[in-house]
Amino acid sequence: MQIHITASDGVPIYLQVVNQIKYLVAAGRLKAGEELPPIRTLAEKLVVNPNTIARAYRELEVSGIVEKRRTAGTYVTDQGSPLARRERTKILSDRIDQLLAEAGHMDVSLEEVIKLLQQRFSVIQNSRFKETNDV
Amino acid sequence: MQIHITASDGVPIYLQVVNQIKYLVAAGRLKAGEELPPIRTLAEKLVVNPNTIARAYRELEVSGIVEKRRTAGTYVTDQGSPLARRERTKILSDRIDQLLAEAGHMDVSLEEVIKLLQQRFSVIQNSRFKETNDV
DNA sequence: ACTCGTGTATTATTCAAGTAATACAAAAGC
DNA sequence: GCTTTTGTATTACTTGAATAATACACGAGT
Repeated sequence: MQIHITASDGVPIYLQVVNQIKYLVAAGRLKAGEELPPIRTLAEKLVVNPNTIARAYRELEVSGIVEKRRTAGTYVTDQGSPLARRERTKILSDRIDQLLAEAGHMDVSLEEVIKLLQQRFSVIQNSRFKETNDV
Repeated sequence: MQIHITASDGVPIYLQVVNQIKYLVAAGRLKAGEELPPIRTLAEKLVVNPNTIARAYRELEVSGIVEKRRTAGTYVTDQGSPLARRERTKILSDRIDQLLAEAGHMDVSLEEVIKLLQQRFSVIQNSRFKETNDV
């Protein structure tokens, strides 16, 4: 499993790990039942404290992405499950609520927000070559 | 102008001030050309350090909501102006970019994001009674 | 020209988040 | 049953954000 961290792009290490694993799972590169590398192993590979990885795994567990078997390792849970799907949309809903709150404060309508969203989507699509984010 | 802060609901004081003033302007309760209370005055009223209010006013200035006249006070700018409008969409674009990044990581399509957005919008509209946000 | 009221700048303090060092606990698997 | 391998817990360090104390700069209005 290739995970790599960017030393201080501002995003905390544990979050980088969380996001990349989430991505791997969403993209099907990590399948249900597969075992994640042990905390210590990944910690060594990333030259990082085990606690930092432990925190990442804990978050993933809370989000329902993985499941820990006390002394036997950490495993990907069944992502097709309604629970996992619900977890994902919950995270997005939080961000969306923030966005709508801000838009409301600025007196920007839903339609305008959607238009902006589509614009930004195009812009981002067209600048994919810049994104390393190589996982 | 009634502004009040909640001591540590987690939201920083300066942000509470920013948000409430944004709201007052969006709601039309503060109109273009109107003068905000001087930094010291508001600071005393809220029993808070002047620097904290200064920071709030600075953010509002950067956002194009208000304009400072060096030694003469702080005034609400014309919200219809292209500059203010551009500033607003810039802030929203930042949030939108975050949202799209997250959605991408989770393998959620643009269409799904838009659908979620509309859902959340309805939900929020229908729970307006819960929002005190009493300014 | 003076002075008062305005925003500004500098520095210090407090607190929470992120990370690390290190030691602990317990089940797997021989 | 022993040892290894796994996750866990405790404590401490570092850094940045938020706020405060205090002194500065400068134009408006007399």
